Amino acid sequence: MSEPRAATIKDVATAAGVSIATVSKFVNRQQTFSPAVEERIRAAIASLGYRQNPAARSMVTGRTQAIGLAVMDIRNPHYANIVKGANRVGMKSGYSQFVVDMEERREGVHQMLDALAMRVDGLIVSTRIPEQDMDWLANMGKPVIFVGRPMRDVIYTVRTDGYLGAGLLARYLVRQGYRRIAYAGFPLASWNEERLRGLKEVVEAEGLELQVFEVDGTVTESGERAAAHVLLRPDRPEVIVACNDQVALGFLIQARALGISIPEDVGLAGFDNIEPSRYVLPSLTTVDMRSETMGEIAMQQILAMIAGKEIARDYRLEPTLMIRQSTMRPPAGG
Amino acid sequence: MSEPRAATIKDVATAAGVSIATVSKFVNRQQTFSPAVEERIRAAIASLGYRQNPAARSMVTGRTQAIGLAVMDIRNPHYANIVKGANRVGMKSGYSQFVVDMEERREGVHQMLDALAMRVDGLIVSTRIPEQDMDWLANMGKPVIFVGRPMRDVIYTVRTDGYLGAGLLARYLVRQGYRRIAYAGFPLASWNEERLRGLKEVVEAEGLELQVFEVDGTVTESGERAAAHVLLRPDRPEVIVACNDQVALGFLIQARALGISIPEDVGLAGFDNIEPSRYVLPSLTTVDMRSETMGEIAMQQILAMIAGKEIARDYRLEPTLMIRQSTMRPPAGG
DNA sequence: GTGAAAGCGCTAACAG
DNA sequence: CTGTTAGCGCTTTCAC
Repeated sequence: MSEPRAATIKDVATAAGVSIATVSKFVNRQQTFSPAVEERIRAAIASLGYRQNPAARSMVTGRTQAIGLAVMDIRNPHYANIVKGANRVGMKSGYSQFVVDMEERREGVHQMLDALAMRVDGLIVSTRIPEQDMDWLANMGKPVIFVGRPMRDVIYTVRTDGYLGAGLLARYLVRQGYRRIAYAGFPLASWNEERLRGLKEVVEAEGLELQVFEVDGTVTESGERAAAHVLLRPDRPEVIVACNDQVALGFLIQARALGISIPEDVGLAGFDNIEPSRYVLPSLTTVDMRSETMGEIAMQQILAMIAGKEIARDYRLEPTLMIRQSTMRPPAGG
Repeated sequence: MSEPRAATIKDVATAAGVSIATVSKFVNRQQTFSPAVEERIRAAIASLGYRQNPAARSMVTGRTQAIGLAVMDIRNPHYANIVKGANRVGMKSGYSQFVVDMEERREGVHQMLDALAMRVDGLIVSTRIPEQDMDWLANMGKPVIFVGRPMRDVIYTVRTDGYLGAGLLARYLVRQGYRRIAYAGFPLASWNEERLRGLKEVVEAEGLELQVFEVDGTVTESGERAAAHVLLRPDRPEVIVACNDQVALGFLIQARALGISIPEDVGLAGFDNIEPSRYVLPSLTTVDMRSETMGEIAMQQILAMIAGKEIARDYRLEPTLMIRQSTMRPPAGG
């Protein structure tokens, strides 16, 4: 029923009548063997159901064959996609993946990553990190890659350019004839500033002014809570750019509740291109931030670093504008 | 810049002028110490930045302080919620979490879990498992819990009762006056049978017949692909129950494209209660399968098993019916 | 309350 | 091609 004890390399060696060193080399495919030996080892392993003990292995090699992946909120499809992408490429190379959902936690992050760090060969971080922990992270002696987060120097990053994305979106909105453009941002997010800046530059270059509002988080409920304040004011914007799709979706939900039509009464757009954006009504114009690809690249890069290769400090992906119904401005009656 | 070498317990012992055994006991809070020693150890640890090496620790204890969590598709909010719940309770107890996204993979599952098994103290599995791997899983000597999957005996499970949920939903639909009721199922899913059975029993008890269709997967696209076949037939059902919300959403999307109104022309319902179901138009009637709670409970149970406690073989949660617009039948004109 | 010593299972020289 | 051996960093008796 329950096995007495898992077979060790020693058991295999004994059963095969060879030394443990030979078994080790066999298991790690480090050389060739005489057919006889090879066969005996193979048989012994099979009959004993032997598996390498990763802990023992990593004790001597110093490598764990695991990567740590910290995200803000696995429930946000944006992060789920990052995990998915990373998982796919990691798995191909035989790496397992620790995932940690930080749940918007602001404290204890250091401690958490600290604990993780000892268990992995590298870290992919897509979380808010207190400024003071940055140096520590950068110098902890293991590869670290930030994803989706703009940072100069200090650290390696993989990201889709939010400044560029915001520019694409803003230029499109202006072309659509929108004049009163607003941004609903979440200042605590590290990517907030560049999205804001990208919008602002384009909008102001047109001689327009960007109205800026704040939301209290990055989930749909954050958008729902902020919506009334933005939608019911006398100088209501003609189009609202939310800092991400979830927030935009929150605005959408609340607009319906308030009897405000999108895009007839007000336009709406977001960032990320999560799946629901495609099928909500009206479908949501957004900037595809290539979440899954970021995850894939981040993992590739971290594996490259582990392999001792030199990689780009700042791997940048190009965002794509997804034009949908929520910004289909009705022909202006003026 | 980069530290020469991570501090070991030996370094701490030397620095504090005590033995490594003492440091070990201190770190693991296994007894009390003379104030002097305690202080010296504390100082040494702090100044050296010492952290326990988990690999070394687990070599001797045989425990890894990690749990493996295998899901079908992390992009499906249902699974993301399970991960989230599990992660939350695991973290509180100091357990890290390996997450594996199986991506609907049908082969290599054994191998994958095999590799995982050596790295964890327990496994939470929410994936399709080939029948022949069941015994192996059940007897691999480590706690295993299946989530969301009906199974008698053999193995521990945490699940929300799909049979019950289907019953709730079916009774409600009948009460709504629906007569031609259909189920769009995915036969490969382990939970498919009980959802189907739950519907069928109620429907047939009413003297009605359940139409059954098949979809080719559990994502929105699966629903989209299957929709036309179901929606355009002469004997179109009055209401369609999809095997999960994603598939239902696919039907919804495709119905729009075909110019078929929900709920006016045909009703629609799903299972899971993922977030988008609440805000699509029309909002989707569904059975809340309590994904996040399942994740929490599964982790609690696995930790209990690891602690040597006896737990329920089959932990069952009650589903809740979420009545929304997609089944708001217009007053029948007949 | 503290320390010495025996491994945990494995890899990596190094010898043969 | 195969084997011997010295640890990797830590916990755990068992003495003192």
